[in-house]
Formats: sequence, C-alpha cells, structure tokens
Amino acid sequence: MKAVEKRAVYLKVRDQLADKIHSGIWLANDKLPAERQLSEQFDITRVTVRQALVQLEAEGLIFRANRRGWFVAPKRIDYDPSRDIGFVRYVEDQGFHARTETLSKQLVEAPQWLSQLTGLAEGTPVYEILRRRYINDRPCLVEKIFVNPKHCAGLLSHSLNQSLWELLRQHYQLEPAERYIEMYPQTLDAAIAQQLNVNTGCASLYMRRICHDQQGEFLELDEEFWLHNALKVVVSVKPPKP
Amino acid sequence: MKAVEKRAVYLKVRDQLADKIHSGIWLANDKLPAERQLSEQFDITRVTVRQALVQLEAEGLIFRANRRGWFVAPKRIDYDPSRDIGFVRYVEDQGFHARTETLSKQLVEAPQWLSQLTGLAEGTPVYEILRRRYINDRPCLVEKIFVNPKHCAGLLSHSLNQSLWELLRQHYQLEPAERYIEMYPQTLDAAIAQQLNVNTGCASLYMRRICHDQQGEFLELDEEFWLHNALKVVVSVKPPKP
DNA sequence: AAGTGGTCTAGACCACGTG
DNA sequence: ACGTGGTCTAGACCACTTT
Repeated sequence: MKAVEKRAVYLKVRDQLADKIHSGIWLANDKLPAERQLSEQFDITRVTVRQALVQLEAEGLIFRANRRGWFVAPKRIDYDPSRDIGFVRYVEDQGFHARTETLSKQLVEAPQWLSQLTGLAEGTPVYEILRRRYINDRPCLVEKIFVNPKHCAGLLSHSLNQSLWELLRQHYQLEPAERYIEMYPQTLDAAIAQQLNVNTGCASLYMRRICHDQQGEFLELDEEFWLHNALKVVVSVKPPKP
Repeated sequence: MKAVEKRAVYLKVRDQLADKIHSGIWLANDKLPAERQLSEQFDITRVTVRQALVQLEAEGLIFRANRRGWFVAPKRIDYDPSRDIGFVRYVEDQGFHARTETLSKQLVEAPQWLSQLTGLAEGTPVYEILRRRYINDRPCLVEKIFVNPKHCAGLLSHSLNQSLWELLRQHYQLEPAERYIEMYPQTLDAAIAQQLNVNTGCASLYMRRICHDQQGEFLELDEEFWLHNALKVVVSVKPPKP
C-alpha cells in the first residue's frame, strides 16, 4: 500500500475546479473561465486543462455548449420512464422550468426494425414525431416517437408540444398497459448532437420504450437521446408474482 | 445546408476502426494494434489516435485494460435490475461466462446516508458485502451490498460467491416485495477503478437498488458500479393502477 | 529490458458564436 | 473582429505490464 497516492496534474486541477462547484463559489449554469485563462492560472497546457474539463464533464459536474464555453451543470432531474404524467409537469414539480418543441411530425411507413420489434406489418403507416425538450432553457434530449395510428386518427393535427400521453388518454381513451424499457450509455451521432447544440460523440443516455395496450396491441415506441448528465433514472418495480 | 460534411481526422480514423469491428475483421476481445503503430499507419499523432480510441470507448465499441492495451468490446449483456434470478445464471443464459468474487464481508454500523434512505436507526448493525463480478473473465462491476441482518442472522457464514437472493430465499424465506431503483451515468473513483483494472475517471453506470419486504421493512440496499459499456438495462413495468 | 498506455509540453490553425 | 472551443502536430518522460 502506498502512503501517498500520486495524482495526475489534470486530476488535481479537476479537484480544485470541483471544489469551486461544490463549495458554491460557482453556481449552476455559471460559465467557467476560458480554457486559455485556466491554463495560465494553473500554469499548465491547454491540453491538460481540457483533460480536467472533460473529466468533470464525464462526471456530470459541468457541461459545454458547442464553442460557447463550459458551464456548471445543474442538478440532474429525476426521471421515471415508467410514468406518463407529462414531462413538463414532472420536471416542474422538481422546481425546474421545462419546455417541449416539436421538430417534425409526419406519417411514414414503419421501418423494418420497428416492425420486428412491435409485430407491425412492414410498411404499415405510423406517425413519426420528433421532439426536443428543454430543462431551464437547455436542450437536454431529443426524442423520436412512433405511434400506431390505428386508434388515434388525426393525432398530428393536435399540438404535440404537450404531453403525448395526456393527449392519447383524453382524446382517444388510450391507456398504456405494459412498458418494455431499454437503456444504456451511448454517444450522440452528428445529427442529434447538432440538435442539442453539443459536440458529435458527446456522451448520452439512450432510452427506448415500447408500449402496448391492454389487448397487447402496439401503441407507441419512443426513443430518447439524453445528455448523459441531465438525468437520474428512478423507477419503482414490483416483481411479477410467479 | 452543406453538401459535404466535414469530418475531423479523428472521426475518420474512428470510422475506419469501427468498420474493422463491424465487419468482423476484429472480433470481441481482440487486441487492437498499439497506439504508436496506429499513428504510423494513419500518419497522425498519437494524440489524435487516442482521440479516436477514446471516442470508440465512449460508444462502447472498445475498452481498455490499464496499460495493457485496447480491446474490442464484447456485446453488452442485457441486465434487468428488477429480477433476482441470480447474476451468473442470468448472464450464462445469454451465452456468456460469469463469475462472482467476494472482496470483503463484515458487520458494520449503518452509515448515516443509509439510515436516511432506509429508515434504519443510525448505528444499527448491518452486513456489508463487497463483490466483484466478471463476464468472460473481464471484471465488469463492483457491488456494495448492505443487508438488514434482522431476518438473516449468520448470513456472512455462507459463501457469497453465489446468488444472494437465492440464499436469502432458501435459507431465510425472505422475499423481496418492492424495489426502488436509481441509476445514472457516472465515473469511477480511484478505488473502484483499480478493482476493475481500469483508469480513474472511467465512464460507468451507477445503479442503486433498495429493497423492502412485504411488510415494508428494509431488506437490502445494493450499489453497483458497472463499466458503462458492459450492459444494456432492460426492464418491464406495468403502471400502478390508479 | 522492451513495450504499452498515461501524462504533459508548447506551440499552431480552424470554425463557429457573440458582440 | 474577436474570443471561444475544436482539432492537430511533434515531440517528451513516466509508470506499469509483459517477456
């Protein structure tokens, strides 16, 4: 066992910056000093500064907005993918401001992978909705939704900047039964990264939700691409009775 | 709109390496060429090579073993945190080899944060178990478990290299009722990184599970530190009847 | 001892965002 | 126009693992 742990320069810098955040000297959404400024301050190269910053980013303590700078990350929001009370309300219950923006909506033919997952016949028309969601005016996720139009004709004529499930419930009396959820850490491809105003290859949490109704018919599939440091997933489950 | 998307050198290198993996030229657990060798091959600096490698690591396509090299990552395993059929069996059902190793087990006083989460009186004795789990001989997670000894006296005298829940069920007739699960992307601290033979600050998925029995009494809390590219979380939930 | 990744220096130019 | 991060070069030394 070593008496003294050797800690790389970039980790020491990380520690000092982390301190400023934890001690409240820098608050959520504050801009950090420029990289060049930090490199002078600590008398190290910009490369090393960036190593420290990237580390803090991976931890979720800071985030960057493409070419605008580094900022102190706000607290993660709790997110329960098994609930459907509406994103905006859910987030605002936690004291944040939330907003949804519809990027596109159209009727498309179900792609092959979707058919395989849901049992829909290939080529069946489905609604495809693309939305971007903000927390405190920071774009935090993009979601792509496929809805089975069978029981909700005319869905796209409604505003989709609100809770989709509230809409499905109130206008179409649809109710989700079982949800199959999948998620794993990933990175953002160029297209989605751009929509979130971050770098290609940025760390993310990918989440997919497939939802059927009580009769076992496919209702909705939802793919969410989250900034990895924006959320904490919480879910409460009871084991199936054997 | 640009006709041609400009792609950085390191992303082009990433693409070429990713191709070798996707096309099956390199197989799971194969070692990649040394960084210096790659930098010669592509006629770029080692820095740029590393940028490509780090990118692939973030995507989960490759992993590194501290100072030993870069390797093609095997497929993620599916992991359902709501089930308790036993890690080893669960993983082997998917065609992998799994192994569990107990790093330590002891009776400790419940730390404050544990009491706050579970409602246990502070200082109550609880079993603390530290385990490391392997998939195909690659250490993939470390878990720290706290068990309420109230209904399972003598637990630590058993071998803990097996399914804990099988043990609790068979020897103590304990059955989990509701589970509260939390998870989010994080990084590994120095201690855990070392136990997984990876670098400090390595990307991970943190998962915490709190489990009570039918009477609402605290049974077990489990903290898992996963290599971020080792798993895909899958969970199936039914919404509570309102 | 040799080879590997891990860290770090001291620069440079570019692309984009903001005033 | 200027400041910012994004990318890249061409080296160097260190710490650890493997042979």
